[in-house]
Amino acid sequence: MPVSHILSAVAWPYANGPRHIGHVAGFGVPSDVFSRYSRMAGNDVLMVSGTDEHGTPILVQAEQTGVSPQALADRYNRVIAEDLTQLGLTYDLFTRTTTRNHYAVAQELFRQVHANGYMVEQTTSGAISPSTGRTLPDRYIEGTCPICGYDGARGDQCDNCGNQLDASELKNPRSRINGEIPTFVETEHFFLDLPALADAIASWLGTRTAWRPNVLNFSQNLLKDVRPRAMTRDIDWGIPVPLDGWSDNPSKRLYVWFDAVVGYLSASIEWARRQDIAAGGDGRMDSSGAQAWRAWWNDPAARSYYFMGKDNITFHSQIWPAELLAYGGKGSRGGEPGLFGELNLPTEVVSSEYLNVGGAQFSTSRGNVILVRDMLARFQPDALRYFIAAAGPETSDSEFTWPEFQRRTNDELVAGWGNLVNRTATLVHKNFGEVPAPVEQTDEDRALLATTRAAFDGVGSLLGSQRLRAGVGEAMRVVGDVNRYVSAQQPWTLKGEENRDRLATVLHTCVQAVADCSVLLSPVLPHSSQAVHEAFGGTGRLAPMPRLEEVTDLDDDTRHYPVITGDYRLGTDLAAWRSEPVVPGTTVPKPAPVFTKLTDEAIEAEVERLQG
RNA sequence: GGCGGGAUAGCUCAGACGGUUAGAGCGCACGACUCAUAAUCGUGAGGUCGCGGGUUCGAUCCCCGCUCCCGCUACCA
Repeated sequence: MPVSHILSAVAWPYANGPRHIGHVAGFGVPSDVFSRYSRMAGNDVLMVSGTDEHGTPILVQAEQTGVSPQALADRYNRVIAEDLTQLGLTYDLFTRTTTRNHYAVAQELFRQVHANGYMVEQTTSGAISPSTGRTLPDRYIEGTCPICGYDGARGDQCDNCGNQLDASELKNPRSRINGEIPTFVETEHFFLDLPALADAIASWLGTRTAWRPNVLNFSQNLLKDVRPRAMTRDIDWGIPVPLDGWSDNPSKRLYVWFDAVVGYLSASIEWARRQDIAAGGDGRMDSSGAQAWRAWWNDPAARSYYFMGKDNITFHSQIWPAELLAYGGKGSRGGEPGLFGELNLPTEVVSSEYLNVGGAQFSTSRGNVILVRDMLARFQPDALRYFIAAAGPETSDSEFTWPEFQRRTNDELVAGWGNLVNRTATLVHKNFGEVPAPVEQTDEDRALLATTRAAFDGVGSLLGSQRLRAGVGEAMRVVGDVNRYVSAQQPWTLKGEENRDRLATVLHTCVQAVADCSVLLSPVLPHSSQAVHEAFGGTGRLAPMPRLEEVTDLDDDTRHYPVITGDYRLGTDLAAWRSEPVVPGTTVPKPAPVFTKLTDEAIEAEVERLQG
């Protein structure tokens, strides 16, 4: 199989608090299962992400809690990175938007887009906080609704009558942050000239056929009404605008649309620079040894998959492609690519729907929330991964309930898969103490192994096309086949010397089938697949794990932060996506259960916590 | 308001380019087995595929209308 370069671009969680399981259901688990499978299938995967740390919400929250925005972002960056590491998400690099490297990359993009003529300066009227001079986003303004008279209406919408509002229509407008009356002033900003890029976007979208239909339809619809979009804001917490007269203006910063999404590229570059340093290079952005990222961004044969929740489709199917096209001079105004060359557009935008709980969206403010961190403190990471992969919001919203989580875990993971592992290992341990060599295989034996071998193609093509629910279902069907085989062959009845050969053959077949299932499930269940591998005497890594590493900013040695990274090399740290023959003679010790069964008490406690 | 999605067994969800008896898992009933974390295997019961029209030889799947739920509508997946 030819090696392909696959960029796995994962949405950037906002660092204003710990993340809940809906977040990791949307971008984390799906992207990791896809990336793990793609690596096992022999592709060269680069999986990048990080925390998104600029913008008004963090700034406001920092002021309310009396810390600097950077300190607040530092706190939650670490919390989020720890959670994602513990979940086993195999980022090649999980970084953040406050690195000097990211600033430099975003500014390089901005400069070139501006030079190519796609960044147009316009004067707009916006709400400003008189005391700080910052942009006051509509939803931070409240007042009396001009339609229904409700006094708690927000600047973007009235919660009472549901009508969309314009902040300037509100009567008695006031800031929700400090109560002061906002002023509406004229302010200069740069707008990305989307109309000049619309044709280029449309013809690119026209070549996209494999996307989930709702994502493609939605994206094409967006093109019916394209207007220039603001790419700068009046705020001091963000990336300076890299132009004369702007860069030293402390109140003008790049907007999130030209900040967080650029992270996919800047993280790839940071990864390459760190690779260069590890290999003895100086790690400068322009060093010849730090260009490894280009294999994923400049080579048209490379593929890129962007994972996110549905509210982010616009970002990834329109804005980011528009920026890439503008950077490459591919719009109606022409232009030339900058330092980074011609950059690849997304191959696929993989959008998840929402995971709901209690029939409603997660809501931190209403207490309707289950944090990743709390979940991992009390349950196995693979139990959460399994639930998300098997029952997550892949093509429509789906529901998380504690009883269903208990059932999925106890009936499917513990009773279905875990018990198969345990009964097989026990039979082998008691009867041979090691993996027996087969003697004479029957049609039933061969049929079972043909089934597990065939599953690599079936499950693989599903995981490779991001159809996790179907992929997991297919793998679990194979687990069911193996359980049926064990029940039909009844190895526990094969007693005495005259049945010894048959017993050895049956158990060898079982061990092989279990090993195959373990590999098939390892993208979804990496922690337990590794445990299964070791339970049957396997050595080395079947499924690699990410690690949290403390690093120093590449361009500012006073700054330090944690990143997620790891070694996921096929063959040494990672099993290949195929049936690997088990080795007769390998010692099989007395097994211990791989999965923990969830008690009613534990589940009831969670239900109370959620309601409490 | 605009755009979009959903409504299928008690529960969670598949699915059909329109065509004989609509599927899975769980739950439930009964049976088998006992190696295994009271796990496993088999059999069975259970649905007017949201409501009302239309097109068609034939619709749950297409069209129109309606009801209910949900999302997006320029920055909390």
